[in-house]
Amino acid sequence: MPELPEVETVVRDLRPVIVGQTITAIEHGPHSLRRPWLETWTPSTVHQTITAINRRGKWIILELGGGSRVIVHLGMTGQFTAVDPTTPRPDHLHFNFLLTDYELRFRDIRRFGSIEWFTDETQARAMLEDKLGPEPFDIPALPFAKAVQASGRKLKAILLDQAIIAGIGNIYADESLHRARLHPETLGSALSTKEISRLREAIEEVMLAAVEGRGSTIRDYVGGSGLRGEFQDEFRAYGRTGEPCPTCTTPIERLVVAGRSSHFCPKCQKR
DNA sequence: GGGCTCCTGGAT
DNA sequence: ATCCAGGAGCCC
Repeated sequence: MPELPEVETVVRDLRPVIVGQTITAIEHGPHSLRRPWLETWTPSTVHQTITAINRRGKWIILELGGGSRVIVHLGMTGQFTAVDPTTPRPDHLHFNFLLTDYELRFRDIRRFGSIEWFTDETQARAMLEDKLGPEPFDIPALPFAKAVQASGRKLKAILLDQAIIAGIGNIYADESLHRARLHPETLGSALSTKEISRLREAIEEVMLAAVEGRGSTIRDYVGGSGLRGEFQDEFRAYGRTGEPCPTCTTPIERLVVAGRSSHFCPKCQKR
């Protein structure tokens, strides 16, 4: 579900509410997420104060007093919200951080999300930096061009690879390719320098606009305060199969590329 | 590299 | 009943 713009919105919503709050207790349900919560983590995190909340790619990083970190991934259907403690507990609630004045709840229908605890900053940072490339707002032009040109993979697969650029998912891959007028099946190695620049700029543009729009809600996504996103109204390709391309009115087509549903304009986005 | 898997629920 | 869904890790 959530890609970088959605995760950024969650973080921005939660920050003013939960920073400075102390964890008074932790509750969790019977189901494990992608990784199980180890019981030994509970005593280490209770009574700690949340000193910061940040994001790297699609990962949320809670900084606790004392230097430890809780790292959260929303998977496909994760919701991470701060609510008044009297709010009824919803179904599929897997985790609940009881804070001084709020409850910080992790709800996830499909349980593809994860919550992990790291004893120190270095350990947490290493886990993320090992697998993540640069953020999409200021992509280093040369390394990006080299990575794309050296790749025999299809553009769709390249954009979904978190090690190339962190934070792009299925929606924003399709939206970036549409804006760059590039076909999702084109091989990275087939692109000219000019086309790679176009792609890089399209990614930056789409991600900025999507953050501005508080992300996209298709079904499950909500921000940290429970609000839906608005960027779904700006889609030019994603989920618009059969609808007219906003540029040329040709019907948008759908194709499975890199195992993911891909939407594109067959006229604007030639192979 | 690409394919399969984890899981639940909504649409057809 | 079958297909599909904002993700990513593990397996050749």
